[in-house]
Amino acid sequence: MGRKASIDEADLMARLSAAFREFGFEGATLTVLSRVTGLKRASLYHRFPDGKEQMAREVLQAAGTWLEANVLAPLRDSGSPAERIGRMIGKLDEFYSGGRQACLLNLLSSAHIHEGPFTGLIRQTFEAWISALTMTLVDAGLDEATARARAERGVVLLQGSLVLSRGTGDTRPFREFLKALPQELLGAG
Amino acid sequence: MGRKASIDEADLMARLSAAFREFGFEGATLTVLSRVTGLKRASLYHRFPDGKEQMAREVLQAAGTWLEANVLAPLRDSGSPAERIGRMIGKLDEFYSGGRQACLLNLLSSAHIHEGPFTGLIRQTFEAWISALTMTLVDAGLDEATARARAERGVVLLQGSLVLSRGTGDTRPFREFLKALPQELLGAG
DNA sequence: GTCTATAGGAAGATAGAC
DNA sequence: GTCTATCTTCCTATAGAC
Repeated sequence: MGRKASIDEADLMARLSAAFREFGFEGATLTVLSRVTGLKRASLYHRFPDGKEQMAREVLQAAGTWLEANVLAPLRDSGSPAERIGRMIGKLDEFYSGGRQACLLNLLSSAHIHEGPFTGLIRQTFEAWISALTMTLVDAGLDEATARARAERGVVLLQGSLVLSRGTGDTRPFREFLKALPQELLGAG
Repeated sequence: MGRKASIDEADLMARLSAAFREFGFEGATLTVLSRVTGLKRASLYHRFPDGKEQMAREVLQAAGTWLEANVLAPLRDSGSPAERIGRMIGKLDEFYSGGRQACLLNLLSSAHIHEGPFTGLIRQTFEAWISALTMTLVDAGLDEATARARAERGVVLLQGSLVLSRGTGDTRPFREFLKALPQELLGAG
C-alpha cells in the first residue's frame, strides 16, 4: 500500500460532513477529521487554509446547496404538490440516512454561539426551507398563514424526530415522521 | 471585594447546566465552567473529582430529577388531564426559559457518541417522559396506541421547536409550540 | 473549600521537504 | 498535493499552600 492518501472533492466533503454531524464542531477535532478523510493535518490545511472553521463553513454551505438543488428546487417544480412532497421525502430519507445522521443545522448551532461564524447561514437555511415549503402548500390550496404554519411545523417535526432518534438510538421516530409528513402538510386537520 | 468565591449547591448546578446547554459537552471547557460558576478549576475538581464528565453527568441527573418531580409526577397527579398538561406547560416554559435555553438531552447526545457516558441516561429520560405523558392521555380517554403516538409527537415537537428557536435566534417557535400543545395532545384531530 | 502554580497532553495551526 | 516535524496555545487534571 502506498504512503500517500488521496480523496476526491465530493468524498472529502461527505466525510467531513459526516464527522461534524456525528461529533459537532468542537467534538470533531483535527485528529478525527484527519482519520475520517485519510488525510494528514497539513493536507487538510492545504485545502482549507483557514482551518476547521473553514471546513465546517464549506460543509454547511455544501449542505445548503444540496438542499436547494435536491429538496427546495423540486418543491417549486412541476407536478402536483403531493408529488413534490413525495420527492422531498425521498431526498430527506437519503440526506439523513434514514435517521442515522443528524442535522448540521442543529449540531453547528452551539459552535461559538452568540453570533458565531455559522449563525447567519443556519438561520437563512431554515428560512429558505420554510419558505419553499410554504409556497408548495399555497399551491396546494392552503391559505398563506396555514401554509406557513404547517411548513414550519414540518421543519420542527423533522428536527425533533432526528433529536429523538439520536437520543434513543432508534431511527423509528424519524421513519414515522417521514411516513406521516404528507398528511401533516396536506391533511384536512 | 473578597478573593474567595463561594456558591451554594443549587446555584452551582444551575450555572453548570446553563453552560452545557449553551456550549455542549466539548464546548463547555473548564475555562468556561470556571467563569460561569466563579470557581477556579481546582475548586471544581474538589467538588467533582472525576472532572468534567462527572459535572455533566450530575447536571443531567439533576435535570432528570427535576423533570420527574416537576413535570412527570404532576402528570400522574390528581386533576383533569387538561389541568395536568397545563401544569406541565408552565413548568416547561420555566425549564427552557421560554425557548432561550436548549435541552441537555439534545446537546449531550453528541458527547463521545456510540455508547458514551450519557447515552443510557438520555434514552431513559426520553422514555420516562413519553411513558408519563402516555398515561395521562390514556386517562383522558385515548386508546393506548393513540396516546403513545401523541406523547411521542409532543416530545418531538418540543425538541424540534427548541432546535428551530435556537437556529433562528427567535423563541417564537417554542412559544407557539407551548400554546398549541394542549390541542396537539388532547384534540380530536 | 478555595486558592496559586504547574504538570502533561491534546488541540489548532505552520514550515518546509518531496 | 501530500507528507514529517514542529510550534504555540489551550485543555484537563493535580499538588500543595492557606
